[in-house]
Amino acid sequence: MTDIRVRIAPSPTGPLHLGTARTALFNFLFARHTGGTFIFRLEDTDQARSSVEFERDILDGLHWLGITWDEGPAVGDEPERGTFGPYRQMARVARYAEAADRLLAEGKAYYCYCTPAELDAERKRQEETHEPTRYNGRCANLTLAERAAFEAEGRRPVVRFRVPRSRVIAFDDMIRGHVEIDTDALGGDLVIVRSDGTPLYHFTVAVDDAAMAISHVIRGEDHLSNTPKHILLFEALGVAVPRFAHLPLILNPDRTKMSKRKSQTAVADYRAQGFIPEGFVNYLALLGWSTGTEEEVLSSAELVEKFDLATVNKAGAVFDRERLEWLNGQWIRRLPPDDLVNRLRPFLQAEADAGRIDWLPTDEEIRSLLPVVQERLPVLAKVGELIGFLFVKDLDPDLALLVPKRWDVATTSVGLEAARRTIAATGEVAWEAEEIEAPLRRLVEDRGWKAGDLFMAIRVAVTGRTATPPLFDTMVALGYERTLARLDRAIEKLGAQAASST
RNA sequence: GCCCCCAUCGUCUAGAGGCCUAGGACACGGCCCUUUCAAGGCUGAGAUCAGCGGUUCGAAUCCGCUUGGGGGUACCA
Repeated sequence: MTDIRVRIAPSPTGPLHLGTARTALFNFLFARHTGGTFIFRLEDTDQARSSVEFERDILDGLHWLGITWDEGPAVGDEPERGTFGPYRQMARVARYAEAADRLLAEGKAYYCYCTPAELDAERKRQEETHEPTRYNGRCANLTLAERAAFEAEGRRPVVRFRVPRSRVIAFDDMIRGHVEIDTDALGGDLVIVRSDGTPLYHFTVAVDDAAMAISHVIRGEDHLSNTPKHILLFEALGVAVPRFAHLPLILNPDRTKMSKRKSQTAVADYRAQGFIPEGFVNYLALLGWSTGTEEEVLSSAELVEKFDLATVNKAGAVFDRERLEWLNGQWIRRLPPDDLVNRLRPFLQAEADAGRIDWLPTDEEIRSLLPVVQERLPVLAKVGELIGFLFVKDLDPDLALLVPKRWDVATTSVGLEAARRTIAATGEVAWEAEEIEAPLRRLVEDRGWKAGDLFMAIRVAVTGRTATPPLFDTMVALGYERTLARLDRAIEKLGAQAASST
């Protein structure tokens, strides 16, 4: 039993973001490494932008990554687990109201009747006179009569939390060390409840972290400047202040905070492109952290074992897709065959759905292709490009590709015809890679050709591509009859070309 | 504007005062392997450790300043 409790608190206002996934992962690694408890809480108080679809996407995405939590929604087959719930903020509104009332009663907060338009005007004025933009405290000490007058005007108040003047808030960030921020830089008294009665982020996060006994707040650096607000709120609420750890941001190539506009940020998109959880998690963990050794291909279990917040970097990290693909390929190569077959199936199904292949191979067929496929896949979605030609009825090879660089149409024609005869002579019973290769090499030698030229012509005739898995294995997979048929088709096409050019 | 954070190859990073003529990985070039593409092996190029001042016998590592970058500054989260 340990009292370490950490949480991920995503807002369902968009699909699962890479940055959220990374923050979740670091919380998860910290919790598992220390034997602490990991909590999932949904911050859905922005009702205008929240949706259940996004909620689903976030839950699915984290599950896919193998990031599991001990308390929160969707744990195992339970809709919700944990004794600190509910874990969805809209189901906790009564608690925020109660907390707000308490702050109000204690004079730590007050009703503010300023309208957004008035606030905007004030902010604009401050900007023009180069004053720091902050709430001017106009409603900080309203009399009952003044309040009544505003109410009579039909104004609905917000609740503002009193931020003390000129006090230095200091905390020891587990990643950044000692940080001090003056409360004068906080923008004045802070709105904690909207005029429609719904609570705001800074308030809910403090109320919930307190209620859920969160011991360590591990989140993105974008929250660093807001931390004093939370500390003030924890103090006002009369609860212990948790420890903080602010993770470096994930960056666009131009080193700005990673955004949808400039980068691919949705985890679901990476999943659809054939990244696998092992590779993705490995990559994310190494964005801003390293073991301090030269090991880089690390399983989730190894990450848990080695993870340490103290060695997390301070500087932001540019997201590098090439490195992600390399790491993903490393993990694909390590997958057991049956496992890989299962993971490939949906991608082949997608090829079929898109009409790029005419039928779906069986598991046995996929499995037999693994030796030539596994090391050629940086991402699973590349499988169609790699072996799709095996599952199409008709192939129409491009003439320009069919004729090898050093050959002309006539030579290619002669070459393929000779190859066709040689291959046909191999026969269906001896249809194995070595059996096909040996006579073709003899043919090449007899005619004084270069093996590469003939093989390239055959490759294009049989696959339609210049880059394929090993040719003879490919032909075996294609089958005797279909190989000959494709060679015939290519020969025919070359013949037509020869005729038309004379 | 104000506040906060950050700063080692293009990118991710190792580096916690001498082990650094700065190591690894991705990407890039070459070679090997080879029927193409990969994978793998070897190898090369790539960083005046942002700059300037200190501290020290000694600094990428400690301190200060400057510069640059980023983040925050909502009735978003």
